[in-house]
Amino acid sequence: MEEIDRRIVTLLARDGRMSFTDLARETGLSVSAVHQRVRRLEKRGVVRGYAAIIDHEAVGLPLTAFVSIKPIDPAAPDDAPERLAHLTAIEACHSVAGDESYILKVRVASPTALEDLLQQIRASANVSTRTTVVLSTPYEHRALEPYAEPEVRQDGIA
Amino acid sequence: MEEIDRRIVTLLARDGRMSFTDLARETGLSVSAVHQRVRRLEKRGVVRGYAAIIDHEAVGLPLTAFVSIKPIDPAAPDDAPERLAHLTAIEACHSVAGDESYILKVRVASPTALEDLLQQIRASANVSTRTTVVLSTPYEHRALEPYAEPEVRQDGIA
DNA sequence: AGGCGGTGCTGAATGGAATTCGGTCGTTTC
DNA sequence: GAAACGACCGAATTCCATTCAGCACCGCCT
Repeated sequence: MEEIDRRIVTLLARDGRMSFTDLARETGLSVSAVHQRVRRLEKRGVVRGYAAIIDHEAVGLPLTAFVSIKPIDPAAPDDAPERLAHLTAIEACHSVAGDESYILKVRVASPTALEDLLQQIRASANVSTRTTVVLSTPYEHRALEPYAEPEVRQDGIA
Repeated sequence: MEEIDRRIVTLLARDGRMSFTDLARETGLSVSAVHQRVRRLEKRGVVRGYAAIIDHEAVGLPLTAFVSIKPIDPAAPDDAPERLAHLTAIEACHSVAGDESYILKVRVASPTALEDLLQQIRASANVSTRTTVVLSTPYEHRALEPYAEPEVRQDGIA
C-alpha cells in the first residue's frame, strides 16, 4: 500500500469522524481525491468500518475479562466461534497457539454476570474455561503508529 | 443512563459515522435533540472517540499476539504501562488478576518484529514475558449488544 | 510517433448534513 | 405560583459529502 493511503488509514484510525476536508488538508490532496481513496480503502476492506469508542463502565459493563477455552473433547469438530457467536458479551474471539485453543474477551456487568456467562460458554461450546479478570486498563484501542515503511536495507545500519 | 442514550451509544458503537439525521430517525427524536445528547455523551466521556476499524493484515501488521508480563523485581514500583507506552506496537495494556501483572495486545509485521518487540518490552519494563500468538481472529470489535436494561424483577420469570 | 485505455487528480456544482439559535413545554424548587 | 432548569422542536446558516466533467500522466500497442 502506498504512502498516502497509509497516512489516510492512520488518520482515520485515530479519528474515525475526520472530515474529508481535513483529510485533504492533512494529505495535501483535493477533497475529491481523498474521497476516492477512502472509498477504495473501504471497498478493499482495508477500512472495515467505523465505531464509537465507548466507556464500558459508563454503560454498565464495568467488568472485563479474558477467557481462555479448551475443548473437553479434543476429537470433536472445532466450531467454538460459531457456537459462541450468540453471546453478545463476547467482544472478541481469537484462535491462539498454545495450550488453549481460543481466547475470548468479554464484558459483563458484574461477577455474577461473569459466572453466568462462563456457564453459557462451557455449555455452548463444550469447553473448559480459564478466566483472567481485568483489574484496570491503562490503555486500549491505541491507533496504529503514524506510518513507517519497513525500509528494506542491505546493510545492518538502522 | 437512560434508554435513549443507551440506544444512541449502541448505534454509534455499531456505526461510528452514522449521521445525526439517521440517529434521529432511529430514536424518534429531532436532529437537534440527538445532537445535543451525543455532544453530552462525548463530554461526559461515555463516548470517548471514534475510530476506523482497520484490517491489520492489509496495513502490514499481520501478526497479533498477547504478551503477559511479570515484574522481575516484585519490590520495584510498578509503572510498566508508562514504561511501555512508547512502544506503538502495543495496542492495549490491561492490568490483570492472576499470576502475571499485565496483558498486552500487540500487532507486529513479522515473527522477527515480535522478537524485537519482546526484547524491548523486557528491557523497558524489567519484566519477564509470556507470549501467546494469535493464529486467526474469528471476530473482534463486536459492538455492545442492542441495549438491554437489567430489569429488576422480584419474581423468577424471565 | 501516434493513438488508446486506464488511473488519479482537480475544481465546480448540488444536495444533504452539522451546528446554532430562539422559542416552547413540563418539572422541580423555593 | 413563579422562577429556574432541562429537554425538546423547527428553522436558518454554514459546512461537508458526493458527483461529475475535464485534464494530465503513464504504459502499451501498433
